[in-house]
Amino acid sequence: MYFSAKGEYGIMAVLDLALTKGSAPVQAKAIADRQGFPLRFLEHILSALKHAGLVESERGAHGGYRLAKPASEIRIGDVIQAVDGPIAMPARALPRLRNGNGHRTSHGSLVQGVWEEVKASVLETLNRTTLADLCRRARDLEEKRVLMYHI
Amino acid sequence: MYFSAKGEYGIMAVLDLALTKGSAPVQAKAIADRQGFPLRFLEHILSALKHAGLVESERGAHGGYRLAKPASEIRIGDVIQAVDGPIAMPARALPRLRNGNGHRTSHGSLVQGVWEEVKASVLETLNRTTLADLCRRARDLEEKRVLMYHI
DNA sequence: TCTTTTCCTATCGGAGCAGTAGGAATTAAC
DNA sequence: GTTAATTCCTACTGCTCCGATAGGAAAAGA
Repeated sequence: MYFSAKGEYGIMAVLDLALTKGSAPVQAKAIADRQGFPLRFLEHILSALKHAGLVESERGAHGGYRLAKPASEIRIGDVIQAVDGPIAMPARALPRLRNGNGHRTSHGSLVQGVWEEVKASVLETLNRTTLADLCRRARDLEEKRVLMYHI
Repeated sequence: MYFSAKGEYGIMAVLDLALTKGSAPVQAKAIADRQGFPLRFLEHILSALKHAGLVESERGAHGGYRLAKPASEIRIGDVIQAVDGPIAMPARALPRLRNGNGHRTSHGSLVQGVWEEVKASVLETLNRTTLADLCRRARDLEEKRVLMYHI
């Protein structure tokens, strides 16, 4: 099973956007620096997030990105699908596993059924967590960190 | 997200073993012909299944493969993990996402948490279906097919 | 006009996967 | 004991996809 790194970058990027307070848009450069991944690559991911309607952007000097909706309305599954495309199983097309009509063999369709179940459960898992949930967890983590420091 | 074709081949192979009645071992060639995939490749998959203790083999003329346990004790998740290795998310290691100590950044660990949840739900889904379940579904399907034919 | 930033398109290098190949080891049949 | 059938081991190949890079156009503020 495979989730791409893009998905990981994507989640961290929107999380960064959500946690960066202030009304000014956040520049890609700032995110790249904070999270430590390559600017040019992050641009692609932000572009995908924008086309999916999850973030919006302002061009030009002092431009940047901001969330297009409240964090509570952005589900992690949305982020993943925005950057990775629809989740497919198996990812690589296997023409060999289909007969002439493009249909599956009888055993093949049973396997297909299993894939459907897995896909559904993954989506359910990803969609029950929103960006707001992650923000909450991030704040809890930070709080704990500060507490530890003061002992 | 990604599942390899090997997993698909693997499931179909053990399903073939389970549905082929008779006490004689089933030859790889026979499975390859029935399911329509390449013999040499199937050999690799059967080898992995054997090393995982899911099938056993007899060498030499009239040799072949058989299930090592009753179908009701073989979970689909076992098959997948046998041929694909442990499911990892994301699959490709991204050193960039770890800091000097090999640890994740704070945001990174939150994402890690999400991956853990997904992984758990996938395993749960894969493991609640056994090979015996698939056999049952296969028979139901066949029954329906025959019924349709007689109308 | 100059700088900063997003945005679009194209390309590259490496990794991993589906599939192939050769041949050794083992067993049955004759 | 020779031959045929079959599993088994190791290595290789070709291709696709992904992470990452690059160049430069478009937009907006100074």
